[in-house]
Amino acid sequence: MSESQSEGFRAIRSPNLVDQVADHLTEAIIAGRFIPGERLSEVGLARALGVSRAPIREAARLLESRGLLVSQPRRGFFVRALDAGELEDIFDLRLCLERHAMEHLAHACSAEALRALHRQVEVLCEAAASGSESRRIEEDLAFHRMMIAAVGNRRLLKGFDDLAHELRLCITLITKTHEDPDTIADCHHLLLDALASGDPARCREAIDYHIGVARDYVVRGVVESRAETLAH
Amino acid sequence: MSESQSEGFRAIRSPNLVDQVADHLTEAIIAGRFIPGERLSEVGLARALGVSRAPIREAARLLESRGLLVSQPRRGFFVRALDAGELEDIFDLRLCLERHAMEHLAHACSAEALRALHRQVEVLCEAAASGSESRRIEEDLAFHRMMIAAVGNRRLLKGFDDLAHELRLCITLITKTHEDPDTIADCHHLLLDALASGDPARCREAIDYHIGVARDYVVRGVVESRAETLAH
DNA sequence: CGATTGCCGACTGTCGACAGTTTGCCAGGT
DNA sequence: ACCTGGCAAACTGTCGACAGTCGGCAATCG
Repeated sequence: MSESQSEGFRAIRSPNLVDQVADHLTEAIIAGRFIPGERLSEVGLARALGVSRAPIREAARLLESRGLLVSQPRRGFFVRALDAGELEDIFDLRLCLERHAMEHLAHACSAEALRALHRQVEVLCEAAASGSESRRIEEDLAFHRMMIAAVGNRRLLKGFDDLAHELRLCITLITKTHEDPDTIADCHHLLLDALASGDPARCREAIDYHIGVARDYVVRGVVESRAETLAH
Repeated sequence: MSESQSEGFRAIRSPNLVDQVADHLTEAIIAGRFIPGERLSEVGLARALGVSRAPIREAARLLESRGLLVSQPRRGFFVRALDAGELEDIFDLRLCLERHAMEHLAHACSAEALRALHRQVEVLCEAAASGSESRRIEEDLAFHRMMIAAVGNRRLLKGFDDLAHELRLCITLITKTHEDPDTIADCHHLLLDALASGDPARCREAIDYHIGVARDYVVRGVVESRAETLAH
């Protein structure tokens, strides 16, 4: 009876100030609108966003747990600055999570999940062809997220989501380069073929290669970006 | 020159109210002093701890990011209640992280780290012999933490630390059973021998077995505990 | 008698304010 | 020229208070 009125409705998103602030800050950081290592003034942000300090602080805590900010007691919050070592760490952990997902899916991937992943690759290629770097990155992350979600372990997924924020942070550091849609498609179809084969060893090999490429891409980008900065 | 004065010193722990509250709450939750699913009253906690609500809220956010609490908008914070599925997820993620660590250490474990791990097993056995269940658990976790720390990836370690809190949460659910110190020693020496052999496959096998045993131990404990509750 | 509606208490979300600390700066001494 | 000490501004940590919201209970209506 009460069901009759709940069709086609979706719970309205509570206008939670904390979440809004967190989204704003996340977007600003990922867009590179802050210098890495920059100190965030609570009062400054509060004034800029037209809210009090309490939501700012809670949002900052949230971003700290996601690795986008670091806090020093009595000093405040700072935008996370990544050095080469941390970059390696991030990709190493990514490898850890995605390997696990791939090996799990090797012998437990539903046909439907595989189809959905195929569709997502198409979306990704489309985004790559559109020329929008940010869209390409989001759809790429969405593909990997979808893959990990297929495992059905929410904690694994949460780990990836946190990592994804840091990955975006890495990517903001690098000079933008266009990547060929065909290459991207091949790269991801390799993963899907490995999954379809059901061979764990092949899956592992495929994801190792895939993430190795991504890591080299980012590391090289950061090096170039840094060289550029020095030349400047 | 400034280096000469920083030896043997450790930063003074700021009497941060938030951290103190977080520690208090963590301890209380892990000790099982709250019913899983119980609602935490901010004002109640604030009064009980003699502080205002702001530090309580921030500490609660911290514990939420660690998976000890869950928050519902406009409703507040609740103690995390784990069902069987989440338990599986936790151990699956643990397997993911520790496999990665073991495989990494298989071909990159310093002799010193190995010695430290051996010493820790001794400490663990001592704790087991002492009969204190909580000490045994802490030393066991300390061993695994030490192993993961040896990889040198701080993000991996952070992932494990978060997971460790949830593992403690699992363990509070089970009825306490005494475990033989010798069995524990064997169990961990198996890991160390695998590491010393430098064979990745053997390492993987060893950690799979080890965590499988731990998972069965906890799952069985929870089932028994639940049966006990039903009988009661 | 069952379902619905309006009200009440308790609680969370948010705010402005105060106290203690950190930081940058300038004067003074070596 | 360098280091030291102290001062002032700005900031963070913490607090108490107010407004909006949620859950439960009783009164009302079918």
